[in-house]
Amino acid sequence: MRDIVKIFKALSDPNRLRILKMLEIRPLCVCEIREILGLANSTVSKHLSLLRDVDFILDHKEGRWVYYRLNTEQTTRYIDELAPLISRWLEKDELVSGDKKRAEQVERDSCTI
Amino acid sequence: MRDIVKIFKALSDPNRLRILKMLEIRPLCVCEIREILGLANSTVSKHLSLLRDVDFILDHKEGRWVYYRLNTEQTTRYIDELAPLISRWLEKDELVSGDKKRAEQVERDSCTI
DNA sequence: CTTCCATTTCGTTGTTTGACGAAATATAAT
DNA sequence: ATTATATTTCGTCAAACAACGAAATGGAAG
Repeated sequence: MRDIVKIFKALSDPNRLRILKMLEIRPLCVCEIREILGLANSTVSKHLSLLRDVDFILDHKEGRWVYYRLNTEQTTRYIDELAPLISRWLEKDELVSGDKKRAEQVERDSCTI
Repeated sequence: MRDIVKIFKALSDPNRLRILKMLEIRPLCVCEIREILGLANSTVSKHLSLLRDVDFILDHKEGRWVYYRLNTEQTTRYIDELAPLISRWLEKDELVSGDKKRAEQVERDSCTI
């Protein structure tokens, strides 16, 4: 029960849903996600850690950067069943579409602090 | 986006999940649900209205009582895809099992205020 | 080993949430 | 009509949450 509640809580924030949707394009580092969302660095980091805690996403280091990607293999039963729904949903959402376009263009090196 | 967030918020509370699971047994009136959860009447009513707002459940009057049941027909796309997951999940949860047992036994007339 | 920079952690602030009891509403029975 | 009972609405309180900036952390590069 506790796990499930935690997962649904992770999904009940617009910015976290936007993150999940933009990661469908490709893995992104924190600063790229920050650029797209327009939030403070620490806020994005917090959102990412919540999504990672419930196994929705995975991170890996690449030099100074931490990249996050959707977890498609080592998930739990719940994520395994929820992820396909999320990936089909919100396809027509303008905010999500815009985020995805930007996800294709952002480059970590041109991220403005 | 707003709809989906609202739905996930509705699902991110243990008591609301318990309500959804106990309604798998049969339709229940507010006072029966109150008995099972052990919460104040107004609290239960609030939880129910949140679940009804996102079309997870339906209500109908029966004399002085308002019965709530799972919505299996007139749902939205999102509920339609989520409901089957919820119904398969938490089957081994002790709290949920206990609630379901009590849902089979409670009678509205023996509800103690 | 020191500096640089992306990220995380910490502390604060305003908002939302979940709980309650009391008051209001609605319906059945007297 | 009046009373009794089930439910909802309202106001309040404490806890949880999302946001920020500042300070701490941890690698990479010089």
